[in-house]
Amino acid sequence: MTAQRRALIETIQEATAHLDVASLLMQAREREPRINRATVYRTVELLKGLGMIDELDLMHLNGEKHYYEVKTQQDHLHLACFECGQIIEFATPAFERLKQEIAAINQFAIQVTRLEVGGLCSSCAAKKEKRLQQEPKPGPRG
Amino acid sequence: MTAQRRALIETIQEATAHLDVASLLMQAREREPRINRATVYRTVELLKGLGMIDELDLMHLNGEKHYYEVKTQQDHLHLACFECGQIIEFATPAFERLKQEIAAINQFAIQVTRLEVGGLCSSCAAKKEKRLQQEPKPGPRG
DNA sequence: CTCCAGTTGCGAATTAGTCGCAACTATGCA
DNA sequence: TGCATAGTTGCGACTAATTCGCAACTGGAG
Ligand SMILES: [Mn+2]
Ligand SMILES: [Mn+2]
Ligand SMILES: [Zn+2]
Ligand SMILES: [Zn+2]
Repeated sequence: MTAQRRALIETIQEATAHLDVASLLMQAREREPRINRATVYRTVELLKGLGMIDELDLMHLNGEKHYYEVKTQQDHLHLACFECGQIIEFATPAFERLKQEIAAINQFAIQVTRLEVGGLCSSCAAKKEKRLQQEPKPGPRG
Repeated sequence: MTAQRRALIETIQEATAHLDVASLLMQAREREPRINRATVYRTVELLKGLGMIDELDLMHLNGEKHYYEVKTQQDHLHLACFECGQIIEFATPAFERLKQEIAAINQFAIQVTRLEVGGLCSSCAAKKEKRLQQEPKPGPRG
C-alpha cells in the first residue's frame, strides 16, 4: 500500500462525480503530488480487477473517455441525457433480479455488470415536445 | 445514400461477429474499395444517432476498441468471459420489463440501452473450481 | 444536364492508453 | 534498527483510437 494508491482510492471514494483519468489524476495530486498518469492507469486496472471500482462510458457524451466510481453494495445503473448531459443514477430490485436470472440461465459467474441508458430526461423530452408542436413541419435535421 | 454508406450498412447487417472499426473498414472495402477510415467513424456516428446500430465495449477484453452491431427488435445483453474471451448474447422479457420500469419511474425517454456483464462462463468457472480444490493454499495472485 | 448541399479522402493533429526500464519504497526478516 | 528484495513508481517515448480541416467529389432534385 503506497501513498499513491492511498490517494487514488480515497479520491475515488470521496468523489461526488464520476471521474475520468485526467480528473482523477488532478484530484489525487491534491492529496499526494507525486503521482504520475501511468500510475493512475495501472491503479485503476488493479482496482477494477479487485472489484473495488466500476468503469463507465456514460454514453460517451464527452468524448471517448472512461469514468470510474466506487462499487457499492447494490449496483446502480446510469441514465444519460443526450440533450443536457445530465447523468441520473438509479437502483431497483428488478435489476438485482435480472442479474440473478442471467446468472442462473447462462450458468455464468457474474463479477461486473454495467447498465447504461441513453435518451432524454423528462425536462428535455418536454422541451422537444413543445418544439414539435410549434413547428409542425419537421426540418431536414429533425 | 452513397456507395460507402451502403457498403458499411450491409457489412454490419450481414456480420456474424461484433465488428470494431478496423474490421468494419476491411470488410466494407471488399464491397466498395473506396472507403476511408474517417468515413467509417463518421458513418458509425450517424447510424448510432439514427438508432440503427448499437455500440459495445465488450468489457474491453481486447483493448480499448468499440464494437458495433445492428439493433434488432428486442435488445439483448452481452456476457463476456474474462477467462476465455467468449461473448454470450442473451435476451429475456425481464430486461424489457426493467427498461419499462426505468422509463416510467424516471420519466426518461429511452433511446439506447447497453447492458454488459463480465465474469466467468460455466466451463471457465468449473476449471477454476477444480484448480482451487487441487491447490488449497491460494497463491498471492489468487 | 446542371447544380449544390452534403459527403468523402487525405493526412495531419489530438487524445487515450501502454510500455520498458532504471530508481525507489514498503515490508518482512535478521 | 538496518538489509534485502519484490513490487511499485516516474519518466518519456510509444502505440492505437479517434477527430479535424479542407479541397475534391457526387447523388439526386429540378
Ligand atoms: Mn454512478
Ligand atoms: Mn468504452
Ligand atoms: Zn436532459
Ligand atoms: Zn470462459
